[in-house]
Order: sequence, then C-alpha cells, then structure tokens
Amino acid sequence: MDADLRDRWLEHTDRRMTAAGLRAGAARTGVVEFLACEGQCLLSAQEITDGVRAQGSGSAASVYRVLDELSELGLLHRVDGRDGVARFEIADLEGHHHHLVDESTGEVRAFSDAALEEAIAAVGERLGLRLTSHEVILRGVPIGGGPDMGGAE
Amino acid sequence: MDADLRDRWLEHTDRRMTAAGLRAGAARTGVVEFLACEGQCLLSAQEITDGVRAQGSGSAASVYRVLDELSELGLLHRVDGRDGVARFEIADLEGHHHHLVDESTGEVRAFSDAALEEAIAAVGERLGLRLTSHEVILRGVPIGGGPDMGGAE
DNA sequence: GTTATTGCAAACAATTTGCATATAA
DNA sequence: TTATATGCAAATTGTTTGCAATAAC
Repeated sequence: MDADLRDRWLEHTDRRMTAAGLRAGAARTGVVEFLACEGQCLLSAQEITDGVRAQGSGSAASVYRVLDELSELGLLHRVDGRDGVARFEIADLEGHHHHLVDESTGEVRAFSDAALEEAIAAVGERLGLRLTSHEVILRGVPIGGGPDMGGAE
Repeated sequence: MDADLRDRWLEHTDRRMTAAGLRAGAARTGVVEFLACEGQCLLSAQEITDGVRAQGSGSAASVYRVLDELSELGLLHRVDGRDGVARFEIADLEGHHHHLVDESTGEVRAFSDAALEEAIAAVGERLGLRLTSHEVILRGVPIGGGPDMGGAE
C-alpha cells in the first residue's frame, strides 16, 4: 500500500467533502478510510462493504450511497466489469493508470503509459471535447513463456 | 446503415457459427439478422429483444444466450455501461472504433483514431501481451459553443 | 434544533437457469 | 432420430429506495 497516496487522497477527500457540505457520518468515514488503504486497486461494493463492516459500522445501502457521492465528486474511479459488478478505486492525479485483464487467469493488473495518455488527449482535442474522464481496458494473454511469467507477486 | 459491413459480418458470422457446429434456430437467426442491420452501434439486450420480437420470434432468454455465444466467438463487442446495462455491437476488423460519452447529454458517439490504436498496440508489446481485445471510453463535454454543437443529427 | 446520514427491509431490474417442448441436422 | 435451440417462468444477484431512528453541525 502506498502511504503517500493514501494520505494525499485522504486529505484531498476530506477537503472536498467538507467543501461540499457533507457531514462525516460513521459509514462515510468508514468507507473513505477503508478505500484510502485498500482501494488503490479495483474493489467491488461487496468487498468494500465487507471491509468496512470488519472495521465497525457500514451497511450495503450506505456503502452504495457513499460510493456514488465519491464518484460524483471525482474522488473515485468506477469501472463496470463483465460480471455485472461495478468496481471502484481511488482517483489520484499522480497515480493515474488503466487496467489490463489477463484472459488466461482473469487477473487484473494496472499499468500506465504516457504515450497512451497523449494519444487520448489528442483525440479529445481533435473531437473538440474537454475530457472529464477516460478509461482503457486491455484484454490479452501473456506472450508464450515471456519474461513476465513466473507468478512473482 | 452500412450495407457492406452488414453483409461482410453476416457472412463471417454464418461461417463461424457453422464451423462451431451451431444450429440456425429461429431466435439465433433473428438476433444475427437484426444485429447485422441495426447493431452497428451499441444496443442493449432489451433493445435487441424488442427488435427481434418485432421481426417475429425471440425471447429474452434466447437473446441473452445468443449474445453470449456471439461474444464468445468474437463476433460482438460488449460494453458494460454505468447504468448496469450491457450493450453490444457487431465486431468488424475494418470498422473498429471506440466510444465517447457526451456528459452533458448522455449521448454516445463512436470515433476511431489511428494514433490511439498504435499507442495501444505499443502498450501490449511493452507489457509482453498478445492483446485479444481492448476498449476505450472517453467522457467529456463539447468545448464551449464549438463547431460540433447545434444539435444536427 | 435542524438537517443530513444511517441501516433495515422491501422494491427493482438485468441477467441466468431449469425444464419441457419444438426443431435443425 | 438425436442432439441442440427455444421459451416460459422462476430464481439470482447487484443495486436502489422508503422510512424511521440517529447523529453531525
């Protein structure tokens, strides 16, 4: 877990929520704190609910509500998976990345690529848009016995 | 509707389905023919069901089953929307494109961009992957009073 | 004290599944 | 004939909503 990112996001989120006139209830606080620590990669509402429940209070309904608010404020990225489950992760300018699904295992990995970002920015410009968000999902299989295999985590 | 694309896809799909040992039942035929004509842009299972119902037979269950098979065979692209609804469109090598959501209207537009495709291919290579599919979703708003506004459909 | 937040349970909606029937090969 | 495709209805499952109780400011 990246503690820098965690703190930066926590602080930013706190500020934004206060500014938006939101109150710090138990459920919301629980979700925010849980995500700051564990939400640096995609997590489902279910997993988040389990997580906050383990830490104390939090119901499914509240979790969904908080997730919605945070997404609305641009503090969370939301990715809708093929399994009909929405997943979330904290949004951070410096930690911007996309996702890659290994189709042989179903595993999801994060990656970032400057050239890709540039290409996306260029498309936005070409189409006359101010981009508010974008997402890229790559699906593929490791190239035969390549250097990345071996299961090292 | 692009008739060339329609015919190319129909033929390709027919071949692939036959090769896979699938039979041409009423529901499947209905879905395939409907998609060939109307499925060049994203359509929900609901819309597809309505469409095939209007043309004759087809139940929701069958439509979902067919949609699954076609996706599995790589004949359809599937995009999972924020509204919890999966949408499909025919997959065609020459018609490859991505999607752009106008956040001020919710409208979805298609676009394609060679540089973006190159950047994606490069990422795949860099990460040691054979990419089987990829999707890009851009969200944004038209830049103030730009040339694209005006509601022309 | 006023207003927003919480949690429960009920409501919803998209998708999946069981199974008997119909049908393509 | 024989396995597959279909359709209905019931079951699942992720997510949303109504509402009374609670807690933040």
